[in-house]
Amino acid sequence: MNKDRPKYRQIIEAAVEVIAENGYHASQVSKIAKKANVADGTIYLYFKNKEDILISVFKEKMGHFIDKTVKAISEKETAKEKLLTFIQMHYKQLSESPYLAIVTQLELRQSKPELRAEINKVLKSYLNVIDSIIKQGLEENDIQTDINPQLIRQMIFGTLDETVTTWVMKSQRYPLIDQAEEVHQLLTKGFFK
Amino acid sequence: MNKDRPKYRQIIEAAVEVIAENGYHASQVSKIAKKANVADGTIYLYFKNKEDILISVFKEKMGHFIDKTVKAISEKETAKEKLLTFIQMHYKQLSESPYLAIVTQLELRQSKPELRAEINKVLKSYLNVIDSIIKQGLEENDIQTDINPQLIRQMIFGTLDETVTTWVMKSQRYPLIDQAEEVHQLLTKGFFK
Amino acid sequence: MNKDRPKYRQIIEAAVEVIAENGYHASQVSKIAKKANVADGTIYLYFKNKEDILISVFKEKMGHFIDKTVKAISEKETAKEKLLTFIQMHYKQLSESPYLAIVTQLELRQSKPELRAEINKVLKSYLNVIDSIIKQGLEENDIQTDINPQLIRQMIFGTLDETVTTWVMKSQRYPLIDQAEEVHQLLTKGFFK
Amino acid sequence: MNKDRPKYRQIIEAAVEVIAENGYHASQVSKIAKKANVADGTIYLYFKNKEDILISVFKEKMGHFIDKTVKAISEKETAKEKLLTFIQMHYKQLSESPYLAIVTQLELRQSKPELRAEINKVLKSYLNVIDSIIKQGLEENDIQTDINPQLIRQMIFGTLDETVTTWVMKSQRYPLIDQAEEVHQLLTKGFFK
DNA sequence: GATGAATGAGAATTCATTCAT
DNA sequence: TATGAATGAATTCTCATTCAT
Repeated sequence: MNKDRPKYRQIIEAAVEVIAENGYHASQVSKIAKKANVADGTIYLYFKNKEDILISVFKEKMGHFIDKTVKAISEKETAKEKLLTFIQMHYKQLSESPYLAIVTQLELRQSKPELRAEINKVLKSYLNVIDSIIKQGLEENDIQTDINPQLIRQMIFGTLDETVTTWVMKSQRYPLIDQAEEVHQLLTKGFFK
Repeated sequence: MNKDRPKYRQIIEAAVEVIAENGYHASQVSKIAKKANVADGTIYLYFKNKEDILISVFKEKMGHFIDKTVKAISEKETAKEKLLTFIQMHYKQLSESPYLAIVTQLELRQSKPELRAEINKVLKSYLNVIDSIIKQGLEENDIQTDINPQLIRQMIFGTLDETVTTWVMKSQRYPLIDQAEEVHQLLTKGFFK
Repeated sequence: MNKDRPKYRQIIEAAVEVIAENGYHASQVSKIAKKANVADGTIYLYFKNKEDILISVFKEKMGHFIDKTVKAISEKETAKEKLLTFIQMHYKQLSESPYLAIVTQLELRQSKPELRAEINKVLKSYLNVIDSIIKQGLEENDIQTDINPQLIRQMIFGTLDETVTTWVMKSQRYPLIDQAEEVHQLLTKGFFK
Repeated sequence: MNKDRPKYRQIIEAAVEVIAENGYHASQVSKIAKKANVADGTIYLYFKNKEDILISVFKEKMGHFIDKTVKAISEKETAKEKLLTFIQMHYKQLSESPYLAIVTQLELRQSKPELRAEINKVLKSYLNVIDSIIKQGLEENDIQTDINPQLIRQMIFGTLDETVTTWVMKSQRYPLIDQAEEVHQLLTKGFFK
């Protein structure tokens, strides 16, 4: 299962598009094969089964996603700057791949246990990035210590998630990234006077 | 049809459980019928099709959910108190019906357009409750006016959603409601010093 | 199963219409019940099952049909006149009940053996009427004796049947009865010079 | 798809038999698949749906049927001879494929509109053959000009149809073809002295 | 490796019939 | 008699997966 071979990539890219357009359950393997210009059977040389396609798509895409985010953050100094960068990268990358946004926001919310387990494994490393920023903030004495850091992370991720979902649901009609600073402000300072 | 007839309720309750256990797509109509102690065909006397079951379950349950929330909030004075009550009610009610929590957190994220449209209609009235609290806060001069109220709502809902999802994913091993005040504090004041 | 009770008639009449409109297989018992203004279950007080409705409709209607034909023929003297009357009655009666025409021409051609057996039993007495005309014609020395009388009957009935079917298929757009004399001429004299 | 592939033929032949034995409505797709020695799903690689099987069977078989008839007729000179040949071919071919006879005589009288439309399209080209014979007869001054040619055609087809139906209903106990000349005589000269 | 025809398990839905009221 | 809610057997069609070429 050499992942460098062109067919593997073709299938992954085709799968993202087909799933974004039709949803996971309405995405027949034959449809993905057609869009990828390979035979149905070929899919099974690269993926164990249909579920494996979804997981692989997510791992693959989310891997790049995280890598880029980590890299961008590493260029910033303070936790505050890093958080802003994190938010910006989140919005920027999903804006650039609306297909991916649809897949992550809607299609990955499957409750099939095995599927979720795999998805969460990948998601966890993304959440770890947030955790590390919070940790640094605590060390820098910038973040309040009387709050459960897990809750902070859940607020950050939940807010990003919801804003992206809203954006996807509204057919991506406005520039997501424009919200980054306001969201950053909102998260760090709250909305009460 | 007549929503008071016992079979209707039986089917709704059975559907919630079966969907929570298996996910919507793995929930065969025959499984729901069996759990509801009715014949397969009986389901179709009360629901147009399988999708209609999901929508009806959601409308039915979310309706009660919202009603209770609205009632609880109406007994509070200030926007701040109301928000806390909102959070508490959200956690309390989902804690009491973990099946429902699973259905709402995971199964409703379907991307099938007609399905989403119906779901969003119901969800909207829940989001309206948040909006009305924010509006009151602005009138009471308690909420900062330089922030997009929609973003505030997205942060509130996103945070609640994510904290519940985390709780569901961790098999509901801790009392959700205990987080209410801390989350309220976090949302209103942010986490930065 | 008193056939004089009003519900029996209501159901028969409703059945003729529903079957003519939808075809036998698409005619749900519940549809017939609705049109007859009775409950589904009531049907089964008067008919053994759905098939029995079809057969009863046919017997009932065809019975009248034959009675009227026999009566009309009995008023004529010669075989030749009787045949013309037969043709006229056939066309006249089916013209007056287009529903019945549709049912007899299309819906009764079911090949389900038990069904056909019953239908043929009724049809036979109609064919007997033709046979008796032919017999009289032979006795009157008006009909050629070197032809198999059965074939003659098949030609007569086949021709009537086909002309009615054509008329039904063309949505009954012309007056069927106008053809009677020409068909009579054609049958008795053939079309060759 | 490719009509030369053996499975296509297998399914067509199996369908003719199964439909002849059970009637269209009682012919489950699975029964046809079994008799054709293919999997149920394979049927759907070659046919759009169950209805498509019936139409295809008819087109396929009737196509050959008509071709042979046309060929046989073209070898005859006069309209009179051609008509005799037409009758002979009709009887001969249906005698040789009693299954087909049953299907055409009984099963194709479906009133489902889309189905009939397709069937009539094919049937029409058969009726056209009769029409062309009549036309030639008129040109040769052999057929009476004061009769509606459409009626002549209806008499010819109706008579053939009815004689075949009778033969089918009587379980094909006599040689159909023996009647050809008598029927020809009957049609052209009528039965009156 | 690549193909794509073939497979067949699986699932939603319909509707004739029953039977408690 | 009459009702109509409830039943559940029956059937079409889909689509992930296999495997001979």
